Amino acid sequence: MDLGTVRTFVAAADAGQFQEAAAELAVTQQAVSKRIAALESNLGVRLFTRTARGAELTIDGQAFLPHARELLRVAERAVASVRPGRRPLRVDVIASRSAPSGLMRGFHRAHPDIELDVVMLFDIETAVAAIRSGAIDASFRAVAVPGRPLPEDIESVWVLDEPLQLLTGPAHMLAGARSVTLAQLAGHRIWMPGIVPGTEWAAYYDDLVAEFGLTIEATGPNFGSDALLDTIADTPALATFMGEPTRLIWPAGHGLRRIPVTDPTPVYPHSLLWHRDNPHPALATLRAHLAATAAGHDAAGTWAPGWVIPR
Amino acid sequence: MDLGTVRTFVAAADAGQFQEAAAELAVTQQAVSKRIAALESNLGVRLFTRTARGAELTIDGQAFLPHARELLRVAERAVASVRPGRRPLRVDVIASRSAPSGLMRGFHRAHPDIELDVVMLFDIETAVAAIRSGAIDASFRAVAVPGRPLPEDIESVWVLDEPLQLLTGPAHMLAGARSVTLAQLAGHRIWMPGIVPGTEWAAYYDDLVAEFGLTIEATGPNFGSDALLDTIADTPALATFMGEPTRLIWPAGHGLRRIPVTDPTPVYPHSLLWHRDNPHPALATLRAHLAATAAGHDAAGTWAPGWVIPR
DNA sequence: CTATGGACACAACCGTTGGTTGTGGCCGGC
DNA sequence: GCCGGCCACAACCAACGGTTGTGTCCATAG
Repeated sequence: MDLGTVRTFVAAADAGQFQEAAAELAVTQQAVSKRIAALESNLGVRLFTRTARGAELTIDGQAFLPHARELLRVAERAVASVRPGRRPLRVDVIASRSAPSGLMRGFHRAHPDIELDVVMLFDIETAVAAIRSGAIDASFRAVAVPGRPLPEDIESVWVLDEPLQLLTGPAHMLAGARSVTLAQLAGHRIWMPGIVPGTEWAAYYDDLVAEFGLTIEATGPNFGSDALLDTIADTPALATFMGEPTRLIWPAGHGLRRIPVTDPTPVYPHSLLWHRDNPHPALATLRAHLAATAAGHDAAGTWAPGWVIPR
Repeated sequence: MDLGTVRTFVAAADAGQFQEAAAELAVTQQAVSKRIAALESNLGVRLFTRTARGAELTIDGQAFLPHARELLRVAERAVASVRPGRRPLRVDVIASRSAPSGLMRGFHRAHPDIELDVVMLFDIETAVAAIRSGAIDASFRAVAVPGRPLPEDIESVWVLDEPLQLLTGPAHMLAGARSVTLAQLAGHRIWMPGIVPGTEWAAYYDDLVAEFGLTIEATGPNFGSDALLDTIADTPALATFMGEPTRLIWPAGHGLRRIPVTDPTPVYPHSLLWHRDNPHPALATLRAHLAATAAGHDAAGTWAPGWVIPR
């Protein structure tokens, strides 16, 4: 099935006859007839009843029409998503389960008319390069890693701190705890596969390890978060860190336990980054939205690396 | 753009390489390469970065991917909408602005997982034939017109009464009234183009006219409700009837006035019709939903034709 | 009843698209 | 430095999709 055929179907349905639809599409009536016939053959149902003065939709055709329109709308958006200039606002988040992901969902709810695309880049270096090249419009990242100050043309503003929680399987020693302190975690195996040295998230966990004497293992291939959750659920000696789910769907069926960490609570600092000269109107809207919805921040009892920009 | 290409793109993105995607799609690697290249050429952007051990998405590719998936989902639903057997529940409503339309929206909100298609048939005769043939699963109609009892195999249940309101332009004599009685409308020109003799809605208005001495004009071609509203808005001497909008969007910008009609309030009686033997599981859900959400009916002060089935 | 015009379907023809096979280049790993 | 995996390019070919020409059906007018 190709969209030209669908477009033809919609045009014919709107016009009420093939001839006019053909004129609109700048093809012959015979071409429209053939396209519709092919579509009907593919679907296995008759879409039009041909009459002496046109063609009108059958019941099947009526049922199909809104779906066809939707198809064209979605195709339109798909093309727009990569159109250079006036494309949807494109924002990088660190992970789909991270807090910025939830923020973007909230932004979308508040501004459903603003076209959005969310991408996930590798690290802040990639993100900054993408921002400077114009490939993306904004990025939620932790700044600023020592030795890597933000370039002059990149602006940033702190957005929120995401508290980390301990994630264990049901058989883990700490599974029953209502909360744990960072000091209690010393000696436990914290497994976070996929940490790549040199990234800003690696720097975050390096600092966390150095300051509280934790042992975080980054060994083994990263098969994705689902595989990670499976392993955590089944391995009594293993735990991992995960951002506190705000409103995200909590993966069910694993018997996993979330345990708040206290004294202090490690928080992952998300800032919004964008290019000084980016004229995208939706970018200003996003910044305003984030500024307006940012809850008053209470840093008491939390920990973040010293290099985090003031907030 | 055709959906085969989109499917190829998604398969390649999922596989991370063209070769494997080609195997999945049962074509050669070269075909996948050509399809992706064509898609990139159409969109004007590069979607993959080719490496020695596969192909990974560019930022544009990442932005495009969810749209591509959505496109395939919508296409799937579009095909399903006309698939014989196990297709979405197909329900006929009398008009898109009518109360049953709102009911179906409420049903969709309550059961977003149930696939729905709403169609608009000509009259109850067509609807009953469509129900008996299996082309539709249910219909909201007014029953039972004199001389046309429902066939044995069609079941029906009263659902709701839709109060009619008077619709006038701002310059109409009654534009400022907070409400009008049916008696007051005698002598005023009520214009309802598109009424076709022999239909059940014509029978309804025939009875309304006969009982209260109104004059309803059905003259002139029916150019659709938008054209109707335009004319009503601009013509001081003309008014029309329209169902009371429950939560529908009220057409703005015309300066139109809605005026409740009282003593009595004419109500249009909607019943749900379906085939005795229809096994569609969603049909039972719809009936249960309607039964549960039907507000307690108060027929006091309302008018409907005598032939309406008891409620 | 017939003539006419409008609208769609069918047939023949043909260019372009999209597939295959064959081959070459590039990169990473052994 | 060779080998293997993966992708791109070229040549070839079938099939799809378009056009022109023609036939059929139906509604309307004479």
